[in-house]
Amino acid sequence: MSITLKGLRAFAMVQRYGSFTRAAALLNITQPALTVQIRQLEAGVGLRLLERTPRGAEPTAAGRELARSLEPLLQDLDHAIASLRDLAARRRGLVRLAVLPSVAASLLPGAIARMRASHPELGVRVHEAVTGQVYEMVRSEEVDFGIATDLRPGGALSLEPLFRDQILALLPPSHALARMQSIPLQKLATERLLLLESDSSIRRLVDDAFASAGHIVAPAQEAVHMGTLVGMARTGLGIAMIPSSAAEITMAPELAARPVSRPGIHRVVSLIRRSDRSLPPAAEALVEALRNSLAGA
Amino acid sequence: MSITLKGLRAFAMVQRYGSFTRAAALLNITQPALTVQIRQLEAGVGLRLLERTPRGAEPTAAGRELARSLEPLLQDLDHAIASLRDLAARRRGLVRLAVLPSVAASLLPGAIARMRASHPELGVRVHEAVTGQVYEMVRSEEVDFGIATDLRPGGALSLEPLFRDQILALLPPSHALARMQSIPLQKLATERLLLLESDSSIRRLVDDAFASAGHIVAPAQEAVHMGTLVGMARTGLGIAMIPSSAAEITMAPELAARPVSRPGIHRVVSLIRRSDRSLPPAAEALVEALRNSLAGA
DNA sequence: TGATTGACATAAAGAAAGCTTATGGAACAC
DNA sequence: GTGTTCCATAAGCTTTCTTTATGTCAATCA
Repeated sequence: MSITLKGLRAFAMVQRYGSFTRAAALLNITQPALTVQIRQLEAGVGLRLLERTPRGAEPTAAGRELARSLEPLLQDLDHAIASLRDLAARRRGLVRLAVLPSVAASLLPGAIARMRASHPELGVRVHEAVTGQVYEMVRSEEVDFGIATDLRPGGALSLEPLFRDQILALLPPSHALARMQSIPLQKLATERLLLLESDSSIRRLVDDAFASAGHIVAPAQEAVHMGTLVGMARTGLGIAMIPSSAAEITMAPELAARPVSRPGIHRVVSLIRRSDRSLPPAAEALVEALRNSLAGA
Repeated sequence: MSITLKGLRAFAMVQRYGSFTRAAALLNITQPALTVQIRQLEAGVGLRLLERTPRGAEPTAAGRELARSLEPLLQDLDHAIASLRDLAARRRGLVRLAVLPSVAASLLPGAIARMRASHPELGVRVHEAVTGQVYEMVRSEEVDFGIATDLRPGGALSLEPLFRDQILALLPPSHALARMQSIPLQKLATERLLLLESDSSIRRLVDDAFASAGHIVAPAQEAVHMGTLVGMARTGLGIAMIPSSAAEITMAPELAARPVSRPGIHRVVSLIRRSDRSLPPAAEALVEALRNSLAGA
């Protein structure tokens, strides 16, 4: 005879309320069903646990002993289950993700705010990292998912494109090129360029684009932060090239932002996750928020 | 979706061994059955608890969290159940009983020894008491059962006759009456009698027998303990009247023991229990031992 | 005292779950 | 590429559970 959780809960209920009928009502089953449950539990332990009296039931010595150990046990179990359900309902949890600095500064804040609105209890831990690191952190499960450029890498990672980023040239409105709607790559090759340092994926993207067009890039200035580039551009040091997703653009409303053309410089920013892992509910919530942000919903 | 103990145990097993197949084998079910169990558990909490990998399964973050709280919980439960089964198997437990002093000194020791032989772990707590007290202690559940004379009392007590005790006259072999096989009551009325004090049920029994025959008893000596009466008889102070069940008889092999006749003096000694309570297993063991002792088995 | 009430037990039948066998698909190794 | 190892799925059967209907017993009330 097997001991079931249902049987134990039934016993706890009867022992607590001193009545089969009453306990059955509270358990939403009929009294005969409960009688059978208790009988099976008693058969399971090999003992009579409840004495049936003319006006109810009361525990035997063994029943009292069981109740004493059972009650905190059931409580702990219920607590553990409730706690898991909180995770499922996104009332609790932590999203860990690795994103490109540009995304961390632009797309992400809005998405987090959006997630907070519907799931205020969820925590977020953001790691800023360059593309290679993002992949590595996803692979090692240091983060639940990542956002980086599309590298189509080895390993069991799955990619889902989020948006297409294009590189913009940021230059003073007074600059001759500012009159064009978009600036051909070739025109930029001879300008004083303000570029990120070469370990960033954006710099590599720009370098590659120029290289493909037969140019070798010799930046007038390099910097680690895009904000620095914007500052430089504002003081007339040259033309800053930054991705359209970068929030730093808004830091310089007096500068003109023009897409690069012929060829345009693009990168696809994707959501990266291990294909053999499902997303925790909290992460799922943030991904939803990200997608909604991108859809403009 | 309901969460079952079986499902939780199944989860614990898979999480511990990292494999459905292996866990299923250990649980003595087939792998598909286990798959279904886990699926139902996951549906129950609303979360994926195990990631299925090409060569096994490993817990998700939620799964690890559950395992952490679940494992001690299952252990406690198993312990509690094992503990109850110990009670059922009579490997543990305490018998509380109230018995007449004469029974405590004669029948009981053998029965306890007999019980010890088969169930060495059981404890016994014996209360010696006169009949009225025995009934009261059974009624108030101070003891599991009692042994006393049959009073056919009120209340929800059930009686089961154990044996018939007869009153013996203990006298020196040289005494004239010692030549008779049994001694008529009337002959005793004029002898120097050694009787228990008047609050004992045996004394009352003797008094009643004499009274019914039209005699008034004037004992030569009274005593609280039967051993005292035996000692007095041995020194020739008179004829001691004690129940046949009394172990004290064996203390005086040199005295003659003769049943009283015309009429004989009997009492029925019964096992007394609440009819609305079942006996705990330990008590059951002692009752069995008692019955076996009486049956001479 | 006898009817009534309240409480648990039992029985039978229909509903629901659980298990097993058989089969499928994916990843990995050689 | 073939075989192996896992887990998932499907179908059919068995077992268990639950409900409805009824029984029994003891306490209560008239």
